[in-house]
Amino acid sequence: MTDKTLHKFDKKMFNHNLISWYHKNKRELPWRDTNNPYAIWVSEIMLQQTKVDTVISYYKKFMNRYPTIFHLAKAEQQEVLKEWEGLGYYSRARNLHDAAREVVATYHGEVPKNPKQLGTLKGIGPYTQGAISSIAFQQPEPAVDGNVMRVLSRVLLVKDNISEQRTRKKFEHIVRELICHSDPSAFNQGLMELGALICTPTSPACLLCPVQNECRAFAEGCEKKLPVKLKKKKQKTVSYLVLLIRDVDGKIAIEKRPDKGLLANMWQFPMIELKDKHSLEKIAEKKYGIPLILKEELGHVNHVFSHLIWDLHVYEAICATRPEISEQVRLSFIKEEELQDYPFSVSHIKVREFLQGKHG
DNA sequence: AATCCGGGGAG
DNA sequence: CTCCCAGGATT
Repeated sequence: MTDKTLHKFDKKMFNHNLISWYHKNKRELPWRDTNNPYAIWVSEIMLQQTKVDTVISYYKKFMNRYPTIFHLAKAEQQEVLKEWEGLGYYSRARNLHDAAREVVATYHGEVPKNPKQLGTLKGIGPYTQGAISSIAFQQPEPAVDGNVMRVLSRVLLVKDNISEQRTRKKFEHIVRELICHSDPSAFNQGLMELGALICTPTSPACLLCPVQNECRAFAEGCEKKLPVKLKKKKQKTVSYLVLLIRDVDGKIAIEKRPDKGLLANMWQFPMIELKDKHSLEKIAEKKYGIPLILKEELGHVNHVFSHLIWDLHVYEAICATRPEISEQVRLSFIKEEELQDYPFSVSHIKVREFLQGKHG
């Protein structure tokens, strides 16, 4: 089927204005002074669902720790998760780590240049495949992310719902026809940089836009109505009671989460869903084998911790008689200084900081 | 096709 | 406080 979106569109002028604007106005970022495919790869994974400003420090630290794919492949997963601590979407770290090992094992450590091979690696989907192909290897592949869809939906007045998969495919088709073959990297990065700096979601700076003249939405004054996005999902928050459990010699209890689902393989302080307040003690006893005496402030939700002292030897004795408290869900008692060696999510980092602030 | 993954920032 | 953001994997 033929698409009419690019009919009568001045591709040459658009590309020229976009790319010269990009070269003049691009931000200097630590992953922009290299064509090392591994470095580009790491940056693109970190940039998924994450703002540039947040990524910069993580990227520097990560590349310092794992300068090559071989360093990353050799690392333990816990160590990689620790580097990712606080960045969120931790499956990205696990997948990147797995994929690095696969590249070392299968391609002698050379990131595959073939887009199809790239796409088979864990954590590399259509967008990242195109981003690495174009930025690291200068191949004219589309790298359609949310920025690109926003920019192009405005410039080309595309009113399709960008929440649907076929809309992303439509934009990939459009980019294949539009992309600058002499500099695919600058073209793709230019579109994304324009989306980040000028063609922003709620208040685009059209008066500063290098492709204002080529923009159909601006001509019609409807840029703020685009892109069309119909999906809406409400996420519900769940409150937990966090338990600060100490051994008699001061060690603190933490546990490792399961290897699937939310925050997989991350560590946390033991906790109980704050749902049925009357049976919390019962649930705590069942889950951890530890008698819990709750305090008054429980009603106030947010940062309510329950402190208790418990003897590790007694705990171990109880666990020995309770087969349902298996090795996997067993609490680990560690010295407080060692908390910094384990990967925690942001909410548990806050608990850790609360703990360390008490005698810092 | 719909839902699950986290965290940060805007309003 | 609520809403918004958005690639990839999973179901």
